Amino acid sequence: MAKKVDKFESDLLRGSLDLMVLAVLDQEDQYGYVIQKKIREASGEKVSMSAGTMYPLLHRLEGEKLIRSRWDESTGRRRKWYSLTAAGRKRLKRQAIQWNQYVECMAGLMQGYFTPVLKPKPKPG
Amino acid sequence: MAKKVDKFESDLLRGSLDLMVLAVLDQEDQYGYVIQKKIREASGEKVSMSAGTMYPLLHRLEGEKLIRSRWDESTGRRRKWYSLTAAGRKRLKRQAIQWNQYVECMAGLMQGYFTPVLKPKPKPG
DNA sequence: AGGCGATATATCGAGCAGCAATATATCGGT
DNA sequence: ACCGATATATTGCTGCTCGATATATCGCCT
Repeated sequence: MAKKVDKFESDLLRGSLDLMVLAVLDQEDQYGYVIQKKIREASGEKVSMSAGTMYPLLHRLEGEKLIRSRWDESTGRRRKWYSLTAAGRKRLKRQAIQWNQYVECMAGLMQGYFTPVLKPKPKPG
Repeated sequence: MAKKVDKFESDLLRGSLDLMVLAVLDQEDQYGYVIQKKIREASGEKVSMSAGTMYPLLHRLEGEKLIRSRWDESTGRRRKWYSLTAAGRKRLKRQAIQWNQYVECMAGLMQGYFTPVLKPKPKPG
């Protein structure tokens, strides 16, 4: 039988899906199906958002003017290509920084309460 | 005016609040109000869950038999003390590992798409 | 030709967790 | 007496993720 890789729980994704999508689009313009696939594959199948998550997410980001879309009907396949706006790039940067801060914060909390994880913290002050 | 520290967004917390609470209780038995306070203070005010989050969360964890409670009415203050169960300790461990894996996974995704962050990855293969 | 799985987008309802607000009650300081 | 901190609980709201469903095209296999 195939090796079962368990996905990360949806609650873990809540804070970071936007970030991933913006990051993919920072690399190059893409359309939804590929964005979803890229994230899934690059994560070793462990981050897989459903279509019912992906498309509303893209609509939301577009509503926030963080991304911009245009249809490509030149082939048989209807594809909606997305690209980052200036605001989107800015948000990506902000969000990435915030993510790193959160990870650091968690590491601090967890090291105090649970395990000596990751980096041994340099003495503050 | 006081220095404004912006809190992390609720969506970031979704995947990790359980973990924090379990970690606090792994250190020592505590009651809700203090758990909340400890997390808030240890994070430099950046992780602050509302009471409307904290108490239902504790009820949920208790429902899952991950923690156990007993009332202390010996003082004027009604306090509900919580302690980790064996299942809770096990869950804490599993959850902490999963969190670390998720962080690593995100680092991998973000480094490919956005920024050379954290550790320079050794060549795969 | 027909069927099927992958590609491609969209929407709906369900479920659930975090939030602010509200309620209740005790305690200590002014 | 009042007020802010301590202490727990519940309620209604919001918003995100999910699975299911719908639609349509394409390439491959039979």
